Amino acid sequence: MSDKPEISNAEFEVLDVLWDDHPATSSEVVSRLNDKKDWHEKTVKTLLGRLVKKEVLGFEKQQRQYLYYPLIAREDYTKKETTSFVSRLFKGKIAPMVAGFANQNSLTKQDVNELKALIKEWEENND
Amino acid sequence: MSDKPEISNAEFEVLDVLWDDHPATSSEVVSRLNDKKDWHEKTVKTLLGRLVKKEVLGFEKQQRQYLYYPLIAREDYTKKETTSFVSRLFKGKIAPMVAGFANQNSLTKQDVNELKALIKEWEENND
DNA sequence: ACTAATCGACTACAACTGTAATCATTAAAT
DNA sequence: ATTTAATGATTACAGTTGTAGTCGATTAGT
Repeated sequence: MSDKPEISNAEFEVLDVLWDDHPATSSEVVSRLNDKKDWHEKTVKTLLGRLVKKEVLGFEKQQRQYLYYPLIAREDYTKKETTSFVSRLFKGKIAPMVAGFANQNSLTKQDVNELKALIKEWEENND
Repeated sequence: MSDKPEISNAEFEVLDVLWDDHPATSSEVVSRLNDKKDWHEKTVKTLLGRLVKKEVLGFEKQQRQYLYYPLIAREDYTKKETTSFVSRLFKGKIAPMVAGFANQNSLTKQDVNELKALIKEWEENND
């Protein structure tokens, strides 16, 4: 029923800091974003408003201010995005995507260990 | 120097069929897209034009028609997109992304075998 | 009590996107 | 030879996005 919300790049950054910690007032969000982005306060407020309109964020009034919080879980969002990304760019096959990534970036030993753990788990569950 | 071209979703579909096989005339592109997308011919032409303007596609004249071909390689594009995707959504860590994917979709045995092959190769090259 | 700072609401505005339609030219069909 | 169809070029137009500015209300400072 509820159509998947399209979250723009800029909006995502705002959502991301709220995932990190919430609820938060708009000025908290602004100041947390100041570390990474060079956005005017008004810009951030606009993005907060748009995310509310898209029902990605909710808020509660606290006197005159709003306390914002995410309405969707980071995991749910990233899973869906990943699925659609892999499906679009790699015909749904995860291995070629990892291969391209590994070839472009350096995999750390930890990355590899984590991947091995995933595989091991998969093998225990599947046959 | 050359700024990375922003390729929109619709534009990507057009580029994708040209990656599959090129060069191709606009009507070939249109007919190949007909299988998956329900786009008007004019729409596809617009997208071809935009991709040319963005220097993502090139073309040669063949009498009155154009023969279009990609100016960027699929691998280069997908690698860059993957890197930025993983960086944005997973702080650059590939394993959590694979974990989320595996958890959302079913990994096939082939996927797992391919991943194992990647890991093996990595281990041979590193340490 | 007044003034200044701050908040959310609303407005702005150009670029990019999705989705074509129109136009001028040329090639194909009759 | 004319009409028709197909091409690329140009134009259209609303919705989204990035990036704020203005406005009216409220709170905080003095």
